[in-house]
Amino acid sequence: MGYKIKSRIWIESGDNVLLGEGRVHLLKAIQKTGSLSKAAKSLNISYKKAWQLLDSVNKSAKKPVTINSIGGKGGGGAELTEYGKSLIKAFDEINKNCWAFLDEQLAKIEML
Amino acid sequence: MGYKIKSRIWIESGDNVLLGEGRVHLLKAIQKTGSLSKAAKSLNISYKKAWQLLDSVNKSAKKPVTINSIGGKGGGGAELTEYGKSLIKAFDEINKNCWAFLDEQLAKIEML
DNA sequence: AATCGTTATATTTGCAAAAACATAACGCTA
DNA sequence: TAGCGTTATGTTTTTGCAAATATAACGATT
Repeated sequence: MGYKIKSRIWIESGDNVLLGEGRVHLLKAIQKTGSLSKAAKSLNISYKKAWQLLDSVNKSAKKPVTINSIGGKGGGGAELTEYGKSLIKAFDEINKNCWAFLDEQLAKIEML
Repeated sequence: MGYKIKSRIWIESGDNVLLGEGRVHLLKAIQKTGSLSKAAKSLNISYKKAWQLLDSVNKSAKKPVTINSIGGKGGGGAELTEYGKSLIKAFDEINKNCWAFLDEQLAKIEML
């Protein structure tokens, strides 16, 4: 029964968090559902929390990550920009690579 | 003004945490001071919290990480075993390597 | 102009984690 | 054997964060 190594990564801009695992989950749910409120429900978090997360993402990103609309057909909605889609893809890649890298490094501890 | 990538790593054994940044800080403080209570003071955490952290470390490690003694000259104390010293050295190395690896990976996001 | 399902935001409530406090046990020393 | 500075725990209090609740604003549709 050996050890396991775990990690959490996130990206900051200034002193705000741009992306982390939670924010990426939220963005994916928005992509699926087309709305922030539906995304929040699907993740079992409150709308308020989801809104705060999304707000901080858009405020700290260099370019818009989502386009949000209030009112109108269906009451409005939210959708990812191309930049947003690229961000979550890149984040997932980095995260996977990090896991692989760390699993390899763990040998340094197992051998002790 | 670009993005920064940050990370936190930890090592688990079963479903307990063996080592993380906080536990490593504590072990280093024990090494410096020779006692758990002095280590707790130097880190500005309560003795109880420090004790719980150290207890979980020793319970989840394959071999003892510290030797603790109660009573006797000076009231007792705690000191790192050779295994404990090796663990914190290996952890620090892995952490540094991880930072370097991630800084390199960050290019994937900066270039978007 | 009334309705609807959103986004956007303020306020209040509840709870779990942390801190604070208290106490027992231990074994040298004097 | 009394005192000291530890380790080792139990109990209570505090507090910061999450959840719940409430409400405003918006704009197409009817």
